[in-house]
Amino acid sequence: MIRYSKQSRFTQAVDCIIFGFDGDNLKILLIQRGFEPEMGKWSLMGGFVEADESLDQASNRILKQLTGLDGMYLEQLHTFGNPLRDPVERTVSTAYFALIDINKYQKQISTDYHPEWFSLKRIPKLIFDQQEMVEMAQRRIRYKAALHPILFELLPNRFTIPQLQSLYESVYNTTIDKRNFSKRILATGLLIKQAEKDKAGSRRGAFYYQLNMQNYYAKFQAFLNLIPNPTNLIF
Amino acid sequence: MIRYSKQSRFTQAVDCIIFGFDGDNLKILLIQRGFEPEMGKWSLMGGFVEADESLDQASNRILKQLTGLDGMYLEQLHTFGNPLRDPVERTVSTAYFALIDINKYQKQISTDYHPEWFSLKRIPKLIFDQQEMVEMAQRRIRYKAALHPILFELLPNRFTIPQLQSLYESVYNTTIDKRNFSKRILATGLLIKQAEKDKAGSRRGAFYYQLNMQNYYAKFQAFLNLIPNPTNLIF
DNA sequence: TCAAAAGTGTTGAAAATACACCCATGG
DNA sequence: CCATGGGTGTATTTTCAACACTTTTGA
Repeated sequence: MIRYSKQSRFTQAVDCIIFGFDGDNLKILLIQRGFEPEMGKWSLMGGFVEADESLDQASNRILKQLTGLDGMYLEQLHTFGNPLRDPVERTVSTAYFALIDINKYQKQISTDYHPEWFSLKRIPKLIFDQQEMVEMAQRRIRYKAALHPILFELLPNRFTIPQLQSLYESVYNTTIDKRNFSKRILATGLLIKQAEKDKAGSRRGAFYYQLNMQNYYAKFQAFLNLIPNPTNLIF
Repeated sequence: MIRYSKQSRFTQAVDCIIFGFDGDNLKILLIQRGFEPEMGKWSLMGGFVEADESLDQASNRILKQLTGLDGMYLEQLHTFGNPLRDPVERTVSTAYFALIDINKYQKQISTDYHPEWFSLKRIPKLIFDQQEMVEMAQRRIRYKAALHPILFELLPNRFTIPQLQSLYESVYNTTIDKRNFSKRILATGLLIKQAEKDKAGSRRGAFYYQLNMQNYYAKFQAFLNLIPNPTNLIF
């Protein structure tokens, strides 16, 4: 036997929702689609899965193409298989979401795609079912970040607690008491205080912290209560 | 434009991990595969996605075929796309997990597949990458059930608190103090006490409960602490 | 009458929340 | 010297965990 007989075959795509944080807003990176259909419209970064690569490999390849970056946080989100989702021909698409340090991203890597960062509050109309993908990704990041320390992936190696708090407040569109936030985050044992301060945000300066990678890996899968009142949150 | 040119096309499958609870053990339903390759080997219930159906529709169709049941809890788990996972030809498979009331399942519906329930402690060798699918499904059910009331899907409409506790103990392979368990579960407001008792398990009998469907839908997505010490669990 | 499972309450510890003042510094 | 953001402590409330005895009833 060489192939399954009489089975339908579909093109297989991956689409990536790339998150970044600019200090004020959680954003995603969109491109202007370079081929028909819907050429010129805003779109997620995506592409077809090739014959010899896995879905994870395909999404990494596509992310490298757009951002020039390797090894970022990347997680499979969901597979979208509505028969009519792509008007050209039936295509199953597996959505991934990625978290990157927005400062590492170099726009010039991929000027041909005309990529732009969009705040999640103002996402333009997207092609196909990509709006649903973005909404699901946003729900997932909020869900996961309440329990696991994934948001550090959006910050540089060294960051300050006020920066981190601003990120959490942005993701959950809320405000958090800074005394309690600081206690909660430090209680995880994930942070190592540095000697230096970031003097950019204030005259006094805020101490830099770095991740304690050992604790990070050890505790990543456990439930950490990283935001206040998680039981009241509806995801 | 009619089709994308030069893109590879793959067969698309779905595989279902069907969970049931027999009062003592969490089990999954396996079949003896009816076609080559690996004919006669134990396998998940799966099949190819047809040209005009979505992935969700395909998994529902396949579950109906095997169990005779409709409308059970069904959730997309993960999509497996290693190029070599199926030796016949490249096939992308989206795994789903389903939770059913094992008593509603009628074996005679599908004698042609020779289905059998296997305790998760003793899963036979499975074809392709299905062992990985089962392990991921088990992690997922443990993860999700710690926060959301999904395990009720494994019980009949009316159930007793000792039955429910036994289910949680089985899923987490642990023992729970019955006073604390009872308090915790009743505090969710999800249960309505019935007048009748189940006399099967003891002379005294245990009161039946039913789900309060309004609270169930309202609170399903919130974080409920359904098991003790969730912060210590590693998923 | 007794074995076997059901059912229930309290107490101490730990965690979470609410809340306000001092510090450091560049301009 | 003062405006701005950084940093910290305590009291209260709530939640969680540990723990043991009584009830029911069929055999």
